[in-house]
Amino acid sequence: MSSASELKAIALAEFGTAGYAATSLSRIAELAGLSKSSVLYHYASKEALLEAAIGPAIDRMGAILDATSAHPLTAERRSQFIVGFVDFLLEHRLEVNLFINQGSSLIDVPVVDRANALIHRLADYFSSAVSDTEEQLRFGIALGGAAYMLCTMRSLDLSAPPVEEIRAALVTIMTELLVPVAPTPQE
Amino acid sequence: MSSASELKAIALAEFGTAGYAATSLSRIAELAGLSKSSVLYHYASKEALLEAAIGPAIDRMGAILDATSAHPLTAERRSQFIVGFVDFLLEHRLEVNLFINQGSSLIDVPVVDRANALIHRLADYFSSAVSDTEEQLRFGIALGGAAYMLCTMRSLDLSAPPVEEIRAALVTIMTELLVPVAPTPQE
DNA sequence: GTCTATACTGTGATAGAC
DNA sequence: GTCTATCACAGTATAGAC
Repeated sequence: MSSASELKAIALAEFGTAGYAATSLSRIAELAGLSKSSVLYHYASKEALLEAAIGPAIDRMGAILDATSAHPLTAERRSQFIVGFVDFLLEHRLEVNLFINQGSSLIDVPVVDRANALIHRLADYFSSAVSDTEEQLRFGIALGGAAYMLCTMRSLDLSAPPVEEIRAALVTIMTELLVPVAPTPQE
Repeated sequence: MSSASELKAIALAEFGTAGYAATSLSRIAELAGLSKSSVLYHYASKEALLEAAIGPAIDRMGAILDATSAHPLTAERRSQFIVGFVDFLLEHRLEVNLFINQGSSLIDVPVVDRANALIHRLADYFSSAVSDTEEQLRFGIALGGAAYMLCTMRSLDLSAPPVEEIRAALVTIMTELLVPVAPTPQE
């Protein structure tokens, strides 16, 4: 069982950086110090390995969204969601990285479809309140930008800052984006 | 020469959506109504096709950055850059989409390395002014988020709004993110 | 400029020995 | 649980006819 979780971790990292299609089972086996066949002993297929790698994170995100969308959207609930979302990003950096980089390439892969369905639910829930183009973009940039930036930070050289600092900054910026300037009555 | 540019366009779209590694020359040939060999007649290799597809856009972005970074960063120059960047995004949606989705998977591909080098230059130029973590994230979320959101908009169902509206909204949001609240003296 | 045929490599996956 | 051997197939790329 220890090989299995090690393989899962290796796959998660490789799929995210090199890409799913570009990462062969041989490569994963090599990194794990095993043979291709041994990899396929633990996971019946390449896709099963992908599923194991990102499935749990997707479930977790689904739970967060469930908890939020069960009730109507209030300012307070939105703030809670932002914190939960940022925590999720920080806790599942690799899974998010994999999804960000490979998600669009992997349509028709069930586990990725689940993730995409989540994004749609997310967009629907938040944009039901706002039909305005700018608000929609604001939402997308906040969530997508935060996720994208966090993933891309490692590849840039500005990786150093402590997690707590990143967390606080992300919450600040996302709040700024999602809770617009003031409760402008009508303008 | 008409086949060549058609192939380039097909490759650009397919590489961006299905992924570079996941898109075979047969697939491109099929979409173009040609044989694999005919594709390889116009472009000596798959990589050459990728180069032709995104190279020009990368050059264009390089020129924009050259024009900006030739002078020290002022508030006005930053505003100019934002407008230029948004125009670039809108004009080269597909290339940006390809880079966003596949960029990290394609290290060691020369044309993509050029693009990554650009991003580094961009980050250096803008973050030389700010060493603060929040400011760095602000920068990343603004640029990365805008690019990511624009690419992902099609795959969500909220694709409709007219380009001019998107353009204006992006400029507004990015300005908001990059030119922080007020010229706060010291707080 | 386009095709068919072919070479060669690497892939995901299976069978079966240990 | 790990391995070697093997499979069938898809991949990029080349050679050469038309």
